[in-house]
Amino acid sequence: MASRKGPYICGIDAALDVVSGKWKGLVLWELNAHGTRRYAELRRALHGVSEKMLTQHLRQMEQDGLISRTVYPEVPPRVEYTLTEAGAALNEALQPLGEWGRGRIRREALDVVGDAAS
Amino acid sequence: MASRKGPYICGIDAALDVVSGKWKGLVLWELNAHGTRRYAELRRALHGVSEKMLTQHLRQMEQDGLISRTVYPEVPPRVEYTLTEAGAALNEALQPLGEWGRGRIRREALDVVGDAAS
DNA sequence: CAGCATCCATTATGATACTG
DNA sequence: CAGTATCATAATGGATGCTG
Repeated sequence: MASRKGPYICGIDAALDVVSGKWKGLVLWELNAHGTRRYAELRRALHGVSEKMLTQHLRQMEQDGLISRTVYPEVPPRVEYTLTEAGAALNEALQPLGEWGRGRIRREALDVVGDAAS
Repeated sequence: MASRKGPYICGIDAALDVVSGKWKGLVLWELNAHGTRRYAELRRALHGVSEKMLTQHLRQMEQDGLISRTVYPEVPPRVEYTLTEAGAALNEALQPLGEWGRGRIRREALDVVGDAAS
């Protein structure tokens, strides 16, 4: 998951590096759909994620400049996450991929994909 | 790396599942650029990949219906890999992401990305 | 509420040697 | 040439308990 920031051969490589991770896609999706989400809201949205993983992903994405984190010095504490411009742009760039994925989900429901050789 | 084939929340999720893996993006890139590549050619193109990883990725992508594998019963043996329609479509869908990534690489070259807060 | 620390299980990745 | 087998390490994912 950790962005390796290494020398990339192509843009795809660089982009995939930033979105790889079990929940990053969903986080982007959630933030894109709702604009702003609190920690606990994300936790509920990403059904099944552990606190550690959520925090880890959020920190990573923050460091990658995809999301911004705002802490409200209240009690009880409140932290809100939202997409940065780069994150929003990434989401845009992710749309065609999302369509491809939806098509694939449909195909999977109808047929077994791995059976192309028959 | 192994596609989990699990229930996906959204298309992004499903698509990312299929392309996640250290070398899959590069394999797609290579096959898209050259049309057809042999095992050894891919190995050279993906500089630094081990035989095991390459084979593993290729098998996974074949199973996911992204690439097709053709064995020529000659001696010495020859195996060629090429994109399937689904793989080509995925590559198409990946283009915007690639552009985003290229932009990101440019920004990284100029500035430190993680320094957005300053 | 938001999160960190710790321990543990599972996966992903990798180097090396060997085979048809 | 195109792999497979084996061994080892690193990264990731997750459960639990604790803190301000």
